[in-house]
Amino acid sequence: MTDIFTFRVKKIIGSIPVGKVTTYGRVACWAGNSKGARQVARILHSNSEKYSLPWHRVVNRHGKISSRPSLGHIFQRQLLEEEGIVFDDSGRIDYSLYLWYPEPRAVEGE
DNA sequence: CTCGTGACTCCCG
DNA sequence: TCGGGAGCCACGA
Repeated sequence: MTDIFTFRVKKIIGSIPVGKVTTYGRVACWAGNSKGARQVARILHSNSEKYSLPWHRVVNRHGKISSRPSLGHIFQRQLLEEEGIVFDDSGRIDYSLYLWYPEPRAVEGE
């Protein structure tokens, strides 16, 4: 199919284990489009509510929450802390501890 | 079909 | 460390 990108994004996000996080750019790359970071964010936003995807486990490349400075922003951080993820004083996540890499199988999985 | 938008990232400075 | 500018692409209207 042509929209495998969208499909993979949902597949990958849904594969993120509890207590782990990843970045939009990485997901985009694994999904087949290294430049589709924004689309990942958009797709995720569009689908998270309909498919219950763990969008909160996806942050930007700095390890910070990118959502607009609103309630969602706080909500996301709260969810992550609930899963054991710790933020430093700058509000960032320690990638050396929480960064997650998907399994090729999960990406190809169809 | 076209157009506008955006939960990103890279590249300077 | 932080901010502005440009690029990229999917999706809804």
